[in-house]
Amino acid sequence: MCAALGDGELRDLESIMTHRRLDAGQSLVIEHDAGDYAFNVISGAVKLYKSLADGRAQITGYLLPGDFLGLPLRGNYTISAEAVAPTELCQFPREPLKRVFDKYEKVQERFLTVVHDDLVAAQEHMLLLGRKTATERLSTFLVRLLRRIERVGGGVDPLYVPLHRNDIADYLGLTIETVSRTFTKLRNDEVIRLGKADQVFVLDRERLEEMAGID
Amino acid sequence: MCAALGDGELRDLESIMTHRRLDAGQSLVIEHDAGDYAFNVISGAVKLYKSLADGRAQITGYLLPGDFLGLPLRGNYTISAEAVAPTELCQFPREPLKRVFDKYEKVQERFLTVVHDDLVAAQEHMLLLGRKTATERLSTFLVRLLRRIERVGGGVDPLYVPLHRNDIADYLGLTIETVSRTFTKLRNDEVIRLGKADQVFVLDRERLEEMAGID
DNA sequence: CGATGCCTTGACCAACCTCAAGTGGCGTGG
DNA sequence: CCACGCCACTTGAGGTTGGTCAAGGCATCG
Repeated sequence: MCAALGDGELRDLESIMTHRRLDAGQSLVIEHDAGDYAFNVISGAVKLYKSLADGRAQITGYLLPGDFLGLPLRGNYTISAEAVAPTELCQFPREPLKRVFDKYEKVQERFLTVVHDDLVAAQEHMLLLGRKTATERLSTFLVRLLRRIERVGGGVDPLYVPLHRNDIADYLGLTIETVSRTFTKLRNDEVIRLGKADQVFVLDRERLEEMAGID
Repeated sequence: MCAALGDGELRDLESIMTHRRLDAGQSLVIEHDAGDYAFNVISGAVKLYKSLADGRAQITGYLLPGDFLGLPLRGNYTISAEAVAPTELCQFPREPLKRVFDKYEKVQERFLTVVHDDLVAAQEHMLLLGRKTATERLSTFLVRLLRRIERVGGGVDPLYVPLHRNDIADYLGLTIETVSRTFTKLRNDEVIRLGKADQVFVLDRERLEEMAGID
């Protein structure tokens, strides 16, 4: 987030920033609550989700270190967020952030980029949810996670999956059982090897990318 | 789009704008093409979609008069767009638009709002695609269309559905047959009445909203 | 060592998809 | 004006993917 910014901008941002720690399972923001803060993830993982009245939920995305949440723009949060692992973040109160925002055009530009990237990711995820099979969904999930980790220079052997089966299911629009069966299927096809539940070894990346049917 | 802007800004925008007309079925932009233009819809309807190699497609949204497409930011288009009815639009070449963009902070702010609204809509649509039943999907589609038309002061009796069954299917992540059957079901439940294929009379809006399971 | 939480596996089921045929409106041409 | 073909939509029968419900495995932790 802050990579593109200059010295003065960073100092202004730092002056309004506070630190926060969350345990796994702790809620960060709830849909419809007053959007008083924006956040930047330092470590850990956060899921973003929407729920129906009867408890069905859809995770629309998840945040890893470096990711941003809570556009300092208007009204209430439109989505809920909850830590899925112990998480550290920077917290920016909204009004001061807006002032920094107004002061530096660059900051605004940067935000526009962030939101636009989120929108592009959302469009791809809609294709997944609307048209892909269970195997394609899980493969896509793994491939995207791989690329995301690699982009920030992390190790991918093993690949640490930040979400539990339950959250993967809610992310991919499946049930936990189908996710589990599909992991097993990929293992039997020798495309991946399974370590502990949160570890996956990708054995045949090419085939995994094929199976993902990435457009 | 232009409502929030001042005189000078509008004049600058107009000076770079050109007009365009599309027939139903004509393509406007294709995913991965150079993003040389941005557009603002004046009349008609445009679908936005992503495709898989084998032809499966997912419509991620559709544009009605007033809507904007083609953030003047970076790189190539990330999505395809095609007119679904005769359509008029304003076309802005990218580089000049960027200059207007840089000149007026307000324009940039406005764009940020537009993109953010799109993102919020995308998150809601993901909930629909991942977790809702066919009846809930179609009801949600109709309720949202109702609200959208009402917001811009249009008539909703009959409600003109801008998409064909095929496109509704691709939008809702269903098949055309399921969409048709679900329309029939809503008719048999006396929640709607069907006129010509593109006309729907909403008979029991409250029940329709209930069936939509809008969070 | 039991309890708990998370994951896997199995048997069965249902929502939705596929494939196929039928309906109806509309424009065209005889 | 009617016959025809076309296209979009509807309807039906049967199949498949993924969901549901239930049981079992396997770590971790007190």
